[in-house]
This record gives sequence, structure tokens and C-alpha cells, in this order.
Amino acid sequence: MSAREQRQVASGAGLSKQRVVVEAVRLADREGVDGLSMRRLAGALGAGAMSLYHYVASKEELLDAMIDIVFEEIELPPEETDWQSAMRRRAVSARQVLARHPWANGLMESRTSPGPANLRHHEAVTACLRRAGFPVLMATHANWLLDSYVYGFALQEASLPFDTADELADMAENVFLPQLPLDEFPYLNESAAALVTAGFDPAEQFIFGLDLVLAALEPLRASA
Amino acid sequence: MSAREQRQVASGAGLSKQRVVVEAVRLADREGVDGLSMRRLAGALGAGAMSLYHYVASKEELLDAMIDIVFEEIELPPEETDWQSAMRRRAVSARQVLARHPWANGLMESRTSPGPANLRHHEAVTACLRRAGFPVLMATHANWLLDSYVYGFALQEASLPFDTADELADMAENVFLPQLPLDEFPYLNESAAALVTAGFDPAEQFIFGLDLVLAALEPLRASA
DNA sequence: CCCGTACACCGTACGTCGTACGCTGTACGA
DNA sequence: TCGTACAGCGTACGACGTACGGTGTACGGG
Repeated sequence: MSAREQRQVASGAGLSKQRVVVEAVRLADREGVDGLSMRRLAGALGAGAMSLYHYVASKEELLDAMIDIVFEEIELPPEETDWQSAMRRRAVSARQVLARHPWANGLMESRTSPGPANLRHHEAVTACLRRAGFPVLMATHANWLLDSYVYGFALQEASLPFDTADELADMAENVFLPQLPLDEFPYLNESAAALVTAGFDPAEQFIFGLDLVLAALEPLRASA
Repeated sequence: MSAREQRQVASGAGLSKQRVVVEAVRLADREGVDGLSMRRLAGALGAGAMSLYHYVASKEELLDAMIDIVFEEIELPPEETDWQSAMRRRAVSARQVLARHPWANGLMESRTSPGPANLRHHEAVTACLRRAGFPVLMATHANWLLDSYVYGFALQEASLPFDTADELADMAENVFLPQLPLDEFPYLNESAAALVTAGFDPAEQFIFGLDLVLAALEPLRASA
């Protein structure tokens, strides 16, 4: 045990990179990524702003670490099932996690170097696909396709102005439809109406597309 | 012609919401969205920072308008071909546009109310799907699936640290592989090696997944 | 021809941001 | 006992978004 770790244990409430980043994630979840400032984060930790810089070289590094925490939360594909079930599980988990941390999507664009959890995750997914019989390049294709779907879905979901089916009905009636003249947007009106009566469940919507993609990938593997 | 328009014509270099937003897009393309500040934007337009607020209520509104310009650039699905070709064209166009404006992806998360170009675009896509024979709810499913793929792909592409196949080879050899121990990441190593020898073309990668998705959607329409 | 009004545009100022820099205090090995 | 190392802090600087109160100039009505 290093002197530093000992100190932290002794003080009981000492800081650490872990504590800093975890609190940053909490803050971003609560207030959005724009509400995350070093001062506010320090405040939430009962510390001065500059103290954070002992654990994090810059805000950029903090954001990178936050992204990696997000990846840690995503379930790895289980090894004991068929590849489709495994992929479904990890995709569903990824969607849940990204919905829980909507700021993560927006951050991806800017941070280009993957953290360790991200790498572990990618490795596990690739392993699953390869073991299922996908040739190397086909596995990367499948990887891109699945990741695109997951990230893109999360992105769209994050930009939805409602969370529940009831809110959707509310907004459709009071906000969308009034600004969508029937003659100019006949199809959007039709869709909105259909969605309101049928209800809208993002989880179900997600599974629909996911299963379509998984089925489309199936014939591309060389079943050993 | 209003007095205001006349003034602008007269002065020749007068501002306008259009000019402000277009220049903002250019600036964001050049310097990234973090490099876009009201002061810098004003500087690029040869104006004072506060002058911008005559054309834009806030920076938020500016960002919304920028997103809508991006949507304007995306080709609408042509009406005279089969639905798959139409969808492919607009998806390819969307990818190109989003690659040209990488900041747009990151912005989507925060802006929840679609602008007019966004609505027009959505209407056209929905129309294309409905006319191709997709039932209402199936059309919205297809819409979500396709948009997820396009946005997610653009997101991944934007976070790639290289632009060309050569750069990929360079980075793979000098950056990725050194930090990917063979025993811990066997599959990532294998993939990286395969990608380097095979070359990596994002456009081709995109088409691959896109066509897979389109083909998977085909049986879901009720061919009239 | 003149003046009042309207409006495009600007300068200043405030609070907040990220963070460079230098200081304090305390816990430890010698 | 003392020197060192390091966790944590306070201050300060430049840049940010933007509220607020100007200033100039082009126009319509007298």
C-alpha cells in the first residue's frame, strides 16, 4: 500500500481519481455536460477547484475518464450462448447505459483515443463474432454495423423531448401537430397519429431494429 | 422589399441571420465547435460581438440554426426510383454531409426541437417509405433503423483519429499495436492487421452495412 | 428642408469558465 | 528532529456568453 493510498484511507474522505471521475459522471447525469465545471465538481466533493488537478491533468482527461467509466458499465457479451443472444445482451445493455448517461454520446465525437474499458469491450465483442465464425473483415463490418446502430439509436433517443408514452401524446397534440400543417407534412402527421395511438416504447423500437440487423448478419458467418 | 433588406443591399456587406449562421458553420468546420465563440464569429464577419444578437437570440438558437443548415445540405430521397435506391442516395448524402460537419453529431444530443429543413427531410423520407408500401408503424421503424445507422456511423467516423488508409497504417503500427499486448487483445490485433493489409475505406464500409439494412427491410413492406 | 423615429450596430461590464502559478500544512523516512 | 514530498488551496489571467445602455445613420412626415 503506497503512502498515498494510506493517506486516503486515513483521512476517510480523501480524494482520488476514481472519486473525482465518479462524481463528475453523477454531476453530468444530473445537470448535463454543460453544467459540469471544475468548480462545481470540486464543490460537490467538498474541495477547492484546483485540488482536482492533482488527480486529473486537464478537463479533457477528466472527460476521457468519464467516457471510460461509461464503457465499464456496459455488459460484455456473455460467452456461453449463441452469438446473436450475446450480441443482443450487450447491445441492450449499451443502450440502457447510454440512455442513463445521455452526455456520453455527444462526447464521443471529440475524444479520439479509446480508454482501457473501451478496448476491453471492443476486444470481447470482436472475440464473440470471430468465435461465431465471422471471417476477420466480416467481423469488423459487423462490429461497425452494430455499433453504428447502438450509438445512433442512443443519439436519437437522447434528443427526444419526451421520456414516456404519455408525454409523447401530450407533446404530439400540443406541440408537434400544431406546427405541422397537414398539407405540407401529411406523412409526418400520419406517423405522429399512429405513434400516439400505438404508444411508443424505445426499448421495443430498439429491439426491432437490432434483431433485424442480427438476422441480416447471420448468413455472413461461416458456420464452422 | 423591407427597409432592412434594402439597407443590407445598400451596405453590401450588411449582416443577416443567413450570413451569420453560414459563417458560423464555416468556423465550426475549420476550428471545431469549441473554437466557435460569438466574439470570434463576429470577428470573422467584421462586426462586434454584440451585433450578432440582432440576428440570433442566443448562442443556443445559433446552434439550432446551424444544425438546420446541415439538414438542408442532405439530399432528399429522389422520387423517381425504387425505394432502396432512393434511401441509399439520401443515406450516402447524409454521411458525406455529416463527415463534412463533424461537430453536427455532437450537437444533436442537446437540441431537441427539429428545424424546418429537418422536418422537410423527415417528411420526404417517410413519404418515400410509405409509398414503397411500408405500413405506417413499419415506416417509423425503418426510419429509426436507417437514421440510427447513419448517425451512429457518422459518430464513429468522426471519432476516428485518421482520415486516410495511409494514416491508418501509420497509426496502427506506431500507436495502436504498441499499446495492445498480443496476449490481452488477440482479436483486436488480428483485426488491426487485417484492416491495414486490406485497407480501410469508410465509404465502402458504410455501403456494406447500409445495403444489409435495406435488404433486411425489403420483406417488411406490403408490395402493393 | 428638417426633424423625429427606428433600428443596425457597438462598448462596457458582470459572472463564470479552465487553468498557470506559487503557497501552505502535514505525514513520513532518516 | 529535521528535510522532503505531496495533497490541497488561493489568487490571478484571459476568454467566454450576454445584459444593458449607448450611438450613429437612413428614412417618412411635416
